Amino acid sequence: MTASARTPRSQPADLPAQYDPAATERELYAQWTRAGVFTAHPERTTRAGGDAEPFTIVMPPPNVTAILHVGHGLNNTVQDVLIRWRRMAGDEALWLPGTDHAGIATQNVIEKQLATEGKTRYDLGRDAFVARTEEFVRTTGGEILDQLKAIGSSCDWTRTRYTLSPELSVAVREAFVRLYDDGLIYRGHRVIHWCPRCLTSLSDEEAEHVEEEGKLYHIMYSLADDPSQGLTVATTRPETLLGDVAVAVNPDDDRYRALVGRMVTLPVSGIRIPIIADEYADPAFGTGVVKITPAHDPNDFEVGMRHKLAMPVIMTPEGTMGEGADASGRVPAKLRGVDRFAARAMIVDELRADGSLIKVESHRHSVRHCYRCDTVVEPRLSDQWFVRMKPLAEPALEAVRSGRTRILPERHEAVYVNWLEGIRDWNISRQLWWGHRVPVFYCDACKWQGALREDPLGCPNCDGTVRQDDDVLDTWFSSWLWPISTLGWPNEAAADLRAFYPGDVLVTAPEILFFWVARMMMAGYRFMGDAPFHTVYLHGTARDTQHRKMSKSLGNGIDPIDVVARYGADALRWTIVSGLGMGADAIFDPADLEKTFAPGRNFATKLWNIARFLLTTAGDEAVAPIDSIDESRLTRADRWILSRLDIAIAECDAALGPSRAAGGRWAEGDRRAGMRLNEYAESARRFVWNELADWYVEASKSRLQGSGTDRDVARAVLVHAFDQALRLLHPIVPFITEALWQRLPGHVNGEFIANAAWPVRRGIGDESTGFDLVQEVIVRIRQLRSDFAIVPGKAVTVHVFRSGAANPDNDANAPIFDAILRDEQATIERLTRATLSPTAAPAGVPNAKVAVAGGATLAMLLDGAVDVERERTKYARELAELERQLDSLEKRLASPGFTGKAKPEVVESERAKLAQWSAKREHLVALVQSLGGS
RNA sequence: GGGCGAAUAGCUCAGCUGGUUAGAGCGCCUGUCUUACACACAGGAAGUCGGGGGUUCGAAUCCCUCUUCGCCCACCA
Repeated sequence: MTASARTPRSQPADLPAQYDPAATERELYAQWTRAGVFTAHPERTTRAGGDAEPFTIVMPPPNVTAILHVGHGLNNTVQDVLIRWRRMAGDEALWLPGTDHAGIATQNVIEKQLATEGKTRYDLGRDAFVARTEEFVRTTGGEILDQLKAIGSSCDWTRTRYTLSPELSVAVREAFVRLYDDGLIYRGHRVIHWCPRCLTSLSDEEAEHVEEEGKLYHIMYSLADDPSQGLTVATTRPETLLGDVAVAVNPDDDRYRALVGRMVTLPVSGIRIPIIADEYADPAFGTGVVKITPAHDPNDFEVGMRHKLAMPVIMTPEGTMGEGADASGRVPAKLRGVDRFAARAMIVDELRADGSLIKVESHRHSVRHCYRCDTVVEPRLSDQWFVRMKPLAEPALEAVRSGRTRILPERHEAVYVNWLEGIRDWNISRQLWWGHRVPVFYCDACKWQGALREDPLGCPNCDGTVRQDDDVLDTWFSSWLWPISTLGWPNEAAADLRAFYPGDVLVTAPEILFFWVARMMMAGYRFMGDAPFHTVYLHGTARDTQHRKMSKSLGNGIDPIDVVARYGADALRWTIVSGLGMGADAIFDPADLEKTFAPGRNFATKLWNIARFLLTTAGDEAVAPIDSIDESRLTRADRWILSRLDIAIAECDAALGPSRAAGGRWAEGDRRAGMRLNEYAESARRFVWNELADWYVEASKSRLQGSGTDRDVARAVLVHAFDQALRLLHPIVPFITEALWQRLPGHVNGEFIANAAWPVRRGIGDESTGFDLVQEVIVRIRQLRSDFAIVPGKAVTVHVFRSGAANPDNDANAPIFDAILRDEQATIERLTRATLSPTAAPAGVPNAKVAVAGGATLAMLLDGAVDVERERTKYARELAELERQLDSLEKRLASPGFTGKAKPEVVESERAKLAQWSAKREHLVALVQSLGGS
């Protein structure tokens, strides 16, 4: 970075020419923490007799082993914007942070460590493995929370929680015991998704569909009593034929009716199995004959149940061919211990060799993969713990239907409803070691079994020895309690729970709508009788420019900490927020950080320089409060910028939307209002950059550099407008706004913008001052200069006259235009480096460069001759275009369909436009004529 | 197989219930160190709003259809 070559006339001692985020951010964060700005106080909430509305966001807890990636940055920036906004708006804001023990994910991390040492978890044993994992988590875990501080997250760190902490484990156990006692948790024997690598069962949600090009093998099963005949079955997993206990045909299928009850010989193993009739067989699919493998396919399991068939398991947990006690003799010796996919190849070879393989078709189908390690999941018969979901789903459905809770973007509500309506029971047991152990105890002596809140000393029934269930609970079984457990549940008297539950907004990605959001809704109702939040905001995914999800394996990620180091946290946040359309994915270019994050840095620099101007030119002595200024002393520019400020505030408020539902239910009109962070960012940016900096500062320079009361008024307006702008921007760019706000004239030591009041409209100033005409005149003159390549330093004279052809009745701007020429001449001249010369009538037009502004003609007389021909053509073309547009406007206004149906204000604005355009046409006509045209 | 979303300037995207001459940032072109800011300022070029139909006084916006991407859900072997 190069320092400016120029030296400012004076420079505030502590405001360097360049903003240095690295030197500022850490110290500001420490100040906030020391002052307890982020600490929530339950006693201040209305629910505890205070006068502040509570506003609660619980952070989606990152995995305890995670390191910060852009997805986290996105997710937490959104939450921080919302919580900072509400904190400033006067709510008692709580943003509760924490981490998730992340059962499978964390266990995988430790197992990988062990693998590098040549060990498995079984070498350590359960207790040692858990101890090692705990140690790992204690020493290196939770690092991500410190990284969140670096991006400015204003969490209440005094309330940091962890899903596997003793407190939250109490909640998990309580929830389990209650559901168990209520009969909603049960032991089920059925086919579940099994990951042969993680060696655990998975829930339906954890087994992800992946479309794959597979093969459909058609295999002949010959009749046992007549090997010359047989049935052809089709399967995508030939290795499972070792577990076949029947082949099924549809009872109405005439082709096979006669064969039902006869036996076929299973290839490879030579076992004889029956032909049965079952509705499940679809005559239209394949050959209409389906092999039945009850232990390795959920549908076949159902058939097996109906027909009371044997259910031999023919694979080991590791996914190699092998068998349990119930399957003796099914797996030939040469296949035992062979991996399932190798076994598939061997079996196919054998079938081909003996002629049973009729044909092989390519077949596109989806295969389930483990969501943690991507291994192909094996359906497997086993005993697992399930939660009966139907009764829990009802209130969660009703909450969204009734408007108690809304989901944004709204389209996800249908997805949510659809899933809950068809909800299936939740497999919550995992054959892992890392997690909350299933609190079910068994007495082998008296066969007692029960779920207990405390570990028992002996069997409650016979006092014999009890053993605890070996399984642990699905990670999400602790996550679904997060909004209540973190606040103190099951202690319903806990101050936090009473003050901050129900919470307000949940910010997360759509991927975990089912994993987490829907289940939190269910737990909220089941255990607290109310939804945990009124708004679910689902943001998009962080992707690269090819729209690929950012991921470690693709190497297309962006390290937020790196961005903070290079550009500052504010730049990171600005880029995230300003590009965050409702529900749309966020695209970042990992190959060009400069392009991606420079706009945020540049914006911060702009703010910095406005402050430098303010402090150098306007000084840092105290200013009069804006409310104490006599409105009659406000200039046209003052009133304009104050009205623009009110508009910016209104736009920001509208974009952020209502913070909560009036009356506790989202009305139709509000249901999809707000949460448009990109629009909020744009409104605030436009105000501070395009209005305050580009126009107000420029137009007020001479007043600010002068002296006396006019300077005082200008200072008061500037400081007020900038102060309010900083407040509007603080939730997005917290660091630089805090740094600058604390330097504003009149700042009281110890006060933070982080809990300064959110701006409200004051109604000072007004739009109709004619400042827009001042702007138009300035822009037009600048265009003339640029058009005609007049060197920037050269002074020129601009003659201003009202065209003789103009009809004053049409020209609504006429009086105000005369006034601004009188009042704003100095400003216009300074910003255009031109001298204005009001003229009564057209003069010397052929030798001038001309423009039309606000119903008058501006003519820049020039020393050299103007290319009249070119000028005339140009304005004639402009006139023709205007005529065309006027024509269609007139037609529209004449149409009864328009005047009858359109809203009155629309008709009114179109009429005003017509008047304006007509006036402009008059001027253009006169202009073209004076240039010698017709 | 079912459902949903997207397609607007070279790039990333706004444009919310149909109603200014379709906008922003970046990039591009021209000029400028104009005493807050070259991470800036001034001016400019650039879009048949994916294609085709339709509804309407009026369509980027609503309807139908096609194309191309993407996402979610699903027990058809």
